[in-house]
Amino acid sequence: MGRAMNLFSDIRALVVGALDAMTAAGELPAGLDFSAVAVEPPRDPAHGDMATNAAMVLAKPAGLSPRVIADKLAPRLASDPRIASAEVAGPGFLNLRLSPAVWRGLVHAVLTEGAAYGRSDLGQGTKVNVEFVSANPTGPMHVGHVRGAVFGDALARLLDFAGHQVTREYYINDGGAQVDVLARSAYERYREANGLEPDIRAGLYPGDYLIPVGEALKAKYGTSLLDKPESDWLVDVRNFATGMMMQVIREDLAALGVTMDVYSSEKALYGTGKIEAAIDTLRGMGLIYEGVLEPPKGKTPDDWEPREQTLFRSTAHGDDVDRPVKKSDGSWTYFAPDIAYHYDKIQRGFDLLIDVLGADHGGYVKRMKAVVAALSNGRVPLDVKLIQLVKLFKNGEPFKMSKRAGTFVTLRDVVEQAGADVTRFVMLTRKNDMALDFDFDKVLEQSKDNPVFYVQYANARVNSVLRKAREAGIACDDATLAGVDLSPLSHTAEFALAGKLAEWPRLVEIAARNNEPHRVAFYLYELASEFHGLWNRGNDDPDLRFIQEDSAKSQAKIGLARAVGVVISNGLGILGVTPVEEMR
RNA sequence: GGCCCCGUAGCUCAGGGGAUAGAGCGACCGCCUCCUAAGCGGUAGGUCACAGGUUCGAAUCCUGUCGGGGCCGCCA
Repeated sequence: MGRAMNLFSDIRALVVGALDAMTAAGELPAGLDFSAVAVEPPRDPAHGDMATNAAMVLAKPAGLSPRVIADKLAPRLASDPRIASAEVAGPGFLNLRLSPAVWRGLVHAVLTEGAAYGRSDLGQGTKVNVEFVSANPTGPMHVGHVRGAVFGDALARLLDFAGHQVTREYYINDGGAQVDVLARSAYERYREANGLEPDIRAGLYPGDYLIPVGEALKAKYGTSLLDKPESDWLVDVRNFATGMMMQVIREDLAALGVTMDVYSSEKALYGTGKIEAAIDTLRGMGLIYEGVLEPPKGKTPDDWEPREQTLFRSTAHGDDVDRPVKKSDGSWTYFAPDIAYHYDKIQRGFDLLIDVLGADHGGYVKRMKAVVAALSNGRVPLDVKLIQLVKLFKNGEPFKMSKRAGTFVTLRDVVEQAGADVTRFVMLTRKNDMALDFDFDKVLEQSKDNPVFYVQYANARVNSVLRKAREAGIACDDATLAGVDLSPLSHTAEFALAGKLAEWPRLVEIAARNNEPHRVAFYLYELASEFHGLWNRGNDDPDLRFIQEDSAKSQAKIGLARAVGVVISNGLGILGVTPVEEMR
């Protein structure tokens, strides 16, 4: 098997080859940089199948007018059998029309490559760490975590598809004060399990989900922890409770179809010298010092008083102010273990770090980038993806949850009501940094308003065609279709659909380069729309129906339909959504 | 006060150096003896917040202004 089909890079290679030939022929000066030469789908289909900006981007460095370059480039391209026509247009675009054989070859490639179609070697096997969710282990996951979980997982799948070696990682915040609160809360439930009145005082976690933790503590410890001072039981209860909470969180993630490769513990960084080592490394770079921060301008906290702290000189790497790594009492701030944690990720040899954080952590980005830049000597980029809020709706009305009453919407609630597939798709129908509306009714609606349904429906129609064809005795398994003569595909509408399929590998690379899985969801919507359009044209033009009288003709057209199904499946695979075979 | 994100059709949003700026909803007009009409086609609708700048070319990049949201030492 040859290398993977990517029609846009093939045609770009053709263009660059023609430019090389022009250079050799003295039509272009030697030594030009062709890296800005692009081959793209034109915005207006009337402009052809593909367009290149080569003449425009080379005009200035070549000292020639775009027109002169384009006029010489066009016939060179047109002499290739893949190019039906090459026309100069607009300010110097070269619009290309591809020959029917190219489109048939594209469909053939999709059918042959199957689940691999669109895979890319863009990533070159580089190691990427995607850290996401990282919810505090103090309770079940709630709706606020869902979007980050889906985004991180889809991003990981996307990067894997684009040729990276991906690690999905969860950082357990089990080292701070909030897990002590968890322990105290669980202890009260333990007392309750032993028939005592629990004291769920203000500041403790009131949720019912801790009742089983209390019972489990009773099963393990009996009555032995009762009437003991906190110092006797805090560590044990804390470990026990965080362990159980992490189990709950793993199950919550599994319900969403998310599996982590690595769970890293904040607590494990303490007492191992790792924090000290990371800080010492920074100190060796002259980036740690004792100093006093200025109060924030404009809105000084009432209780502000200047205190000397140990500070990280993050301003040396683009931050606005230096950041404390030690509190005034000498203990570490939350920032210190995060430094050690990112140092650890760098030392594990990742070439790229990605942190998926809630948008409320935006103020945290610069200092983390400063840390990673310093500790990796600028070798490892850190990309922080901020996830905006999800606003819940029910039937168009805002769905308010009250934290006071403890009635917060959990991840489980969302998955149980909407299903994991629908939840995942909808969460990816917005760019990560845009707020997203999630309406429990609308996401389940079966209409074109609902992109999940619309894409799934297209796939169901493909399967419907295959089913009907089989009933009619037409062989249409993948192996047969991959070997079928596609020459009956001849209509421009069919080639247009093939053109959409041709965009898939390119889309994957663009999405992966930008760490933007939502582009996959939008692409699938466009592909589905193109397919539904062709489907309906079969109403007017019987020649455009997939199932024909002639079985060889049927197989070619079914091959196109199946190719659409392949790409939808591959795309949904990146989103982590299961394609449906049939609508019900 | 500072920093980050956002501002595109009546509404919800794509596009993030290229041509006459797109989609869905809503409005209006059409399409089922035919593989699923749960769909499709068409019409109407825009100063891409505003003002400068860079560029052969800006919704896109830079600066500033206005508007919305988020964050800003001893919580994570």
